[in-house]
Amino acid sequence: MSEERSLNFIEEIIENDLNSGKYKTLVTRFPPEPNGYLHIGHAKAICLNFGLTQKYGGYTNLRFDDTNPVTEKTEYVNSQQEDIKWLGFQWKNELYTSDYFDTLYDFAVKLIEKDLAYVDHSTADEIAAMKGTPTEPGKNNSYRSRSIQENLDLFMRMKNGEFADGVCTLRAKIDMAHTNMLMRDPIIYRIKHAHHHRTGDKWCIYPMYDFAHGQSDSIEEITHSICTLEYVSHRELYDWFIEKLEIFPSHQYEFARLNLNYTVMSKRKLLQLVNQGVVSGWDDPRMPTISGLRRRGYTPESIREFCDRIGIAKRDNLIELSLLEFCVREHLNKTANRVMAVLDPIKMVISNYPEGQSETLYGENNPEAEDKGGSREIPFSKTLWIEREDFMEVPAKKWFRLAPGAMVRLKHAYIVKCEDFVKDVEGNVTEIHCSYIPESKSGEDVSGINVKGTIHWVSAAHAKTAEIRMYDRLFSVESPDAEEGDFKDYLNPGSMEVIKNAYIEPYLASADLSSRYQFIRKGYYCLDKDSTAQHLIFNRTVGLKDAWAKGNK
RNA sequence: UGUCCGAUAGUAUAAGGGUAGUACAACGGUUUUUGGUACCGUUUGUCUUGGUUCGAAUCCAGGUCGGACAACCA
Repeated sequence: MSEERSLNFIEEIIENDLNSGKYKTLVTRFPPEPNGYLHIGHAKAICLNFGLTQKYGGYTNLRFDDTNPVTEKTEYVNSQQEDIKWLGFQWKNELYTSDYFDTLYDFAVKLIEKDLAYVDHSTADEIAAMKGTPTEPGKNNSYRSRSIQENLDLFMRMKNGEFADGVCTLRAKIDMAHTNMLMRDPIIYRIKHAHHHRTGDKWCIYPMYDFAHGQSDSIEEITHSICTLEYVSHRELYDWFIEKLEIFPSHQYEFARLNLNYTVMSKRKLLQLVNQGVVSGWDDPRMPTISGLRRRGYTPESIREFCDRIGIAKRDNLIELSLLEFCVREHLNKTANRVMAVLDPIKMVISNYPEGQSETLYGENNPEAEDKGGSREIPFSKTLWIEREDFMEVPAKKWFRLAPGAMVRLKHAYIVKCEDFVKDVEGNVTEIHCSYIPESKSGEDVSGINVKGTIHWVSAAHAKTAEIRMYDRLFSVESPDAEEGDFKDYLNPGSMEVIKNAYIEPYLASADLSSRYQFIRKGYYCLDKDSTAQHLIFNRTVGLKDAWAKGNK
């Protein structure tokens, strides 16, 4: 506990409230609407809400904000729960706003009885016309002066299904000239003869967000209701309902939502990508969804670390993707076993190694791990696959890989010297001939030779094949929604490149969906769920930093 | 044109009247059987104009810029 971390503004508020005795226990909630999959922006909110109660004690509820039956589905409820658990958090209570529909109805009646709500038979267009604009006040309509009795009767008939969708609404009676447009008699109940994923056909009227969220917070005695900046202007209404209803005073605090460059974050846009087949689904590894990141190979630890590093504040932000990548590399560097895979193969023949002979070499699995992660067997033989880019016919300056006459170390094996190479009629190099130095065997090198370069390889006779899916950012511009025209005009055409036939070392045949690997010198990879024993498929989570490639762009 | 929110290196985020710090990014170097990791170093910042004060990123006032708000969505 030696490290002093500065507090974000919400932690300061909480510490003050706890120290002053305003609250004894901290209670927060994570309130997703089950109308889509959770994304990295939600992860920020999840880490915040659950993180706060982990730090200060108390608990966090999971509450599905299911007040709009036409967009919500049980499928989403399930995926959202799975994602939160996978991120490593456990909620105290699993709750639904729909659990409170009876109470919410009573709250509405109470408002009517206080002459603070009325049934309005205006059409949607009429309501909009009377609402004014941000700079002009709205106007009262004639329904506003209906009697309490009449409103009570009408609202009951709304509930009883006597009216078709859209015929009338229940509105709070506040002030049509208020500078905050949300206070201009907001609609609090609307008629929707729709089947609800939990309450079925019990209701045909559903509360609006503003008449559900704050009250739900209050019912659960949420002490700190944390949401994003777009709800700032809702806070006035939030407080108004709590005051008029005389219920537990939850308080709302707003922070800036996460924006990530080269991605879009709105559920509406992500849904479009899914529905229009731009990606393979909500869990496409290029999606910023939790399920997409999971399939891509991101770890919960790395996402939590990311959320921790981006901080919590009130100013708009655009976080660089490179920070997310840094976080996953940092975690995987410590935990992923190293293996060898050749993605763009070229044949190497070792001229002085006996035909038909092979031997078993050993490679440590992870130089960063305490016990080096143990070791594995790696077969070696006369003919190998190496990476095409590790050979240069005419070496560049400061090149210390393979070139005519040059020597390199084969990782975990011998030092080899390039003696010759073969080209096809088109001038492509098809084969590299080397000699090896028997005394240079890894771990028992008595050759006295020092080489600058080490390359990875796979024994041709022992290699397995695999499909490799190389992912990159989904968009080619930093801020797709800020560009002219449709955001889909800015998709990165190279966001997924598939290598059909890569060679991998035999050890990888035993890979399972929970394993993450570092393909030495290439990047971090994990098995994809489409993989079968006959057809292995690996996803690239993120590449390794490459100082050589960077300097030679 | 109204109300509300915000403004610190390229990107984020600290400093709560007293040396502008940290991380990522970028750049350079050391180590290295991964051109990875680790380690060291360098560059880059308080939107503006006034005021209060011995002293202002911080407090006050005006301005500028950015964002939000006119769904029977959340």
